[in-house]
Amino acid sequence: MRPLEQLNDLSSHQKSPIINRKFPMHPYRTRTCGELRATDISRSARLAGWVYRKRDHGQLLFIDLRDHYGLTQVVIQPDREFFNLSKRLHLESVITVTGAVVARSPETVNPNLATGEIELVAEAIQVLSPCGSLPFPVDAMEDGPEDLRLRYRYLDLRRERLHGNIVQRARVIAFIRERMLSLGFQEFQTPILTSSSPEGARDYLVPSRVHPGKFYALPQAPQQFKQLLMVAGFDRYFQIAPCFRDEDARADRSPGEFYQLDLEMAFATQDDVFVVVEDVLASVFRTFSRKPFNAPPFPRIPYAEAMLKYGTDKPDLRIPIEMRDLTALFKESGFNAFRSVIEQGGIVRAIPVGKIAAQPRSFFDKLTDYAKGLGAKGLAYLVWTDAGVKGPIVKFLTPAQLEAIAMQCEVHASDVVFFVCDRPREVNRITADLRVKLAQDLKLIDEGIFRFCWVTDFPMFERDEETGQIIFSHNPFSMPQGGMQALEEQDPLAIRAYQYDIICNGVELSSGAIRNHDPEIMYRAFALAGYDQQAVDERFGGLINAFRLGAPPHGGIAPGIDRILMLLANEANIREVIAFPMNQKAQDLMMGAPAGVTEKQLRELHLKLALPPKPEDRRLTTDTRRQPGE
RNA sequence: GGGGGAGUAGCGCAAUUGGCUAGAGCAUCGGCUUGUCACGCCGAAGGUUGCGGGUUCGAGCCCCGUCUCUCCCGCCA
Repeated sequence: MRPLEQLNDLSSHQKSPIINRKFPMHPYRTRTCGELRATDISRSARLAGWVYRKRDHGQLLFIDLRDHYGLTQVVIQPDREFFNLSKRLHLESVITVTGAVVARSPETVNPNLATGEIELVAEAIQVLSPCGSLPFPVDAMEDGPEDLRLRYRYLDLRRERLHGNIVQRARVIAFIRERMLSLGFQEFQTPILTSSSPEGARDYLVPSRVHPGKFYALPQAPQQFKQLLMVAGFDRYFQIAPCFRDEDARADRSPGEFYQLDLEMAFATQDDVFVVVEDVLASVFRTFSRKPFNAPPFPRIPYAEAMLKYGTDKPDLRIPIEMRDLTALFKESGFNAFRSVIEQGGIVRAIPVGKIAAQPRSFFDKLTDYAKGLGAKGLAYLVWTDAGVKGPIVKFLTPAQLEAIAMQCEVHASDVVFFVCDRPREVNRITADLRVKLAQDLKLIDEGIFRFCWVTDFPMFERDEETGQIIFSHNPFSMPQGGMQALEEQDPLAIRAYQYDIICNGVELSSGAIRNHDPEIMYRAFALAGYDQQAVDERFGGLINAFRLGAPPHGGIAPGIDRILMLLANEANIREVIAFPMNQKAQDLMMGAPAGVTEKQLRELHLKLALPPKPEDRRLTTDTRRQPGE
């Protein structure tokens, strides 16, 4: 939630621009609605804006006139010929008002308004654009239904919160550009129409008219281009880059397209990248948020440690819960339910939670149900009470084992330790969720702070659960730690990459890596993942060739702009920081995208449709799109 | 592709176990109101309870199907 003073302070958006005030008077406005102060009293002024609110006192009418810059109260006296017309003005009509800036009497000054010391007494009013009936109120604090908001996005964007978020976005991006330039980076543009990259997310494809049967792809990220710019010797690249991925949406993942602060550095180590990102993020968060955050350098957590302590590679460090592995202890215990799972490769993860021994039985029962809902077989726990250790599994453990658990989990009086036992992958998924759920239910998360961290040393490879094959676990272009020697001598699953994520409050802001710029190491890495040299050349020939012609070691990262803005604006949904977002099903309800095309267009592109045998989807046809005033 | 939640007037919401002629607020329209600032007062209009089917003497409520929005899983190098 934003503080109350911001909700009413429309003047915070921007300083008023300079408007030509010379004779003859500007036809629309001489000043903005956020500008007039006591020092302007007895001047004349012309304002233009939207009718935000009206207060009709019969023989006196107040209009709150709103523009991008603020709100000014306009007074309309009953003897003016436009008095009755003004009374009938619909909210959100656009008008120009000319009049005198007048001091408010002391008792009528509005201290909540930047322009609250004055008001404009109207001498002339011109209606520039009348407003029909609104699909939802513009002055309401509550949001309307999301599909209506998206359909009438331009109305929603007039509303204080969203308007402020988009202004904030513009400011943050401008700030980032300045900061990057001052750090010696240069901004580049890279192609939007490019080729499909076979790894990664689904591509958005654009058919070629000139080359029948061939397609461009929109870039999922300018990954190869920025690396090629390094090969070209530009040294430090950045771009506020649009990225296109045809994957399903989440609350923090915009479908279709999103923006990254994409950056890449030549002759850079992992530490060099971290220093830059820490500088940029810290300066952005210091400038655009009042919340405190941990100062750089941000803690670095190896991937393996993050999975163990938090069950996830994007830990929310605001949560004061760190998990422990107790597999060895339970392997020797009399608790057969766990022991048999361990013998089949399972592990035991303990979740110690402080000072909750007094929670009622229902708390534990509900949590157990929740865990089962996640796919857990159950939820074991031990409670350290004044009268000793209690809990459903206490009878399976010896006093020495209980003591060992207390030691390893650093248990104090009234603490509780939960246990989950399953295959490693399941344990991570379930305990990561439980840790967050516990923190939410017990209100352990401090909403007033940001906690940044790096997660480093990601594994280079992993085993595909279905096929059993070795696959790249993240970016195939990352440099394996230990280089060629590691690839040749180590167990592939033990090789780590110079691959890192930056996390804030459990939100993954970005992935990055030091790149593999050596063709021989690249071929070797791909070979381990089952691609022969020919396959690599076919897919990444351009990049590999470049690396044969003098490539500097380089690395980079690409923090998500939209997610940074979500954190700064304290918004739970990414659509609230994007001017024209698509809905969850990747539709633009305002413009009606995606849309059908004509037969002629298809013919020119050498395309024929082979539609699935489903009833026609009528959601986006024009006849269901309502227009204002209906 | 799968799971959860929601859908009642233009908007945000209410309607005890299935008993209802579906309500009040904001907006709209009409009237009153000279100092409000979410102005106030009086009145009016506004509904196929998303849609279709079923159970029942009776359905906003229960059941089945379907549509829309949303959250999550899968997916996101």
